[in-house]
Amino acid sequence: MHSFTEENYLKAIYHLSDANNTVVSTNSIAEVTNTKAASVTDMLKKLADKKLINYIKYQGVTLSNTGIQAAVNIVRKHRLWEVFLVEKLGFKWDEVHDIAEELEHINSASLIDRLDDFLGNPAADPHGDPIPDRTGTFVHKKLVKVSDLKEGQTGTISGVNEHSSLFLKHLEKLGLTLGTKITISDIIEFDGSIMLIADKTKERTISREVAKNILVIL
Amino acid sequence: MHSFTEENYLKAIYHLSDANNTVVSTNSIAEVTNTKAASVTDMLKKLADKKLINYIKYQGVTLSNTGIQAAVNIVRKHRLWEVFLVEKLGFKWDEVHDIAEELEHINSASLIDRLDDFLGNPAADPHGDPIPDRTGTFVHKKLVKVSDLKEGQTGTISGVNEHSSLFLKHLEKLGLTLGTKITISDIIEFDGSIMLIADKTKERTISREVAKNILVIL
DNA sequence: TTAAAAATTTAGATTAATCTAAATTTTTAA
DNA sequence: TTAAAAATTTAGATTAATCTAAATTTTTAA
Repeated sequence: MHSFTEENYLKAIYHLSDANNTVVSTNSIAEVTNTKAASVTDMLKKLADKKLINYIKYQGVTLSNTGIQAAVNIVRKHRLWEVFLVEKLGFKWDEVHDIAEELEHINSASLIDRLDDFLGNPAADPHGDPIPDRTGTFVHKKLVKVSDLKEGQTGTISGVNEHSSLFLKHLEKLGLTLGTKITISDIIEFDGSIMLIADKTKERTISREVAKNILVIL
Repeated sequence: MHSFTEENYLKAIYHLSDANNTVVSTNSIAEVTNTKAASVTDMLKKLADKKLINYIKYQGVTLSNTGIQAAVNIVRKHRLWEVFLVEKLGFKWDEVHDIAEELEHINSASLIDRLDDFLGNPAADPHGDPIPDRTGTFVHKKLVKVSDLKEGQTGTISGVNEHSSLFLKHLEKLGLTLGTKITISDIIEFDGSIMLIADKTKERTISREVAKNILVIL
């Protein structure tokens, strides 16, 4: 098995490559792992030796097939634990990230498979992010940013692009949580703010910045 | 917070001192932590600096009040997770130790308090060991070894002194699980083996060694 | 096309946890 | 009471992960 630290690097590379396995830079990894570039270089050598990444000096890094597998498994664990925390223990969707960050490193395949069943094999975590199954297969729903909708268009909130507690609490306050049906009533020309009707009754105005981070299914 | 390693030493010292805070030797700690005595000495110095233990060179070690608190909290977490694994995820009582060994280091007070409530504030783990409440208070039931019972005496199995999978599976096979009511029908003079009736109907014979590790409430 | 800036790597150190072998202290048993 | 055995500690090394400062490579922008 891999160390906690190795797992965190794999996860960082996975997320930075945007699930597309695009090339990731040393500096970007340093930023999300809260380390310095020099430390990242050391670790990249180690991960390359273990064949978890494809690494060419000065040219950035991609995950190998084994690396992707490992990363997806960590993501699976993280998201299942988030579902557990919200559905079973009653945490709010903005409170679970840090705890799941620890739980995702617990090492037991049977634990995770049983947890998956216990939770009813959920398709998505509390933020709408898809949960891969035990083989690592994702079902990606086609999601659109609210900022890309036109006046009159309708959608159901199904995900977010920003996971900070601050942002999630804001959405909560506005009643714009997962499953909410919205219709765009107006797009303000001045600054791109968007007026919408949530659940057919609630009028809300959100900034373009907020709109960019809310995802709907059409 | 303390590192995983520090937590494991505190837990080891706690268990070795038999919950009585008796003096614990360097070698005994080395044995249960799978390290060498020299490594233990190094760590003891560190824990003493942090005021988690009372340590006199060559004289062994006891936990300080802070150390006891920390150790009891780890025990609480371990046992609550074991209940979760058995009650909610359907693991057998002999399968949960290693996973709980990892989960006990997850660091979130609100997680554990919520888990406690979710599980219905259980008084004991799947092996009958008492679970301290959030203040660290234990309710110790008065338990007696089956090997200390006399012919004709009756009791309810409420704990075990041995947690190995091998032993627990053996008890399972014999039907001698927690909650089973037993009556001693005969004590064999030759080797101290004990014959008993479980749940009023099942005749069983167990070795003295097995009997020593089964605990009953009278 | 090339000099300056930015990104990355290397060199050499540090910290936590561990080890072996040698030294020291305590315990045991004659 | 004391020599041998057992337990413990010290000294000096090692591994994983990190760091700063210097060196190298790549990218950018005139």
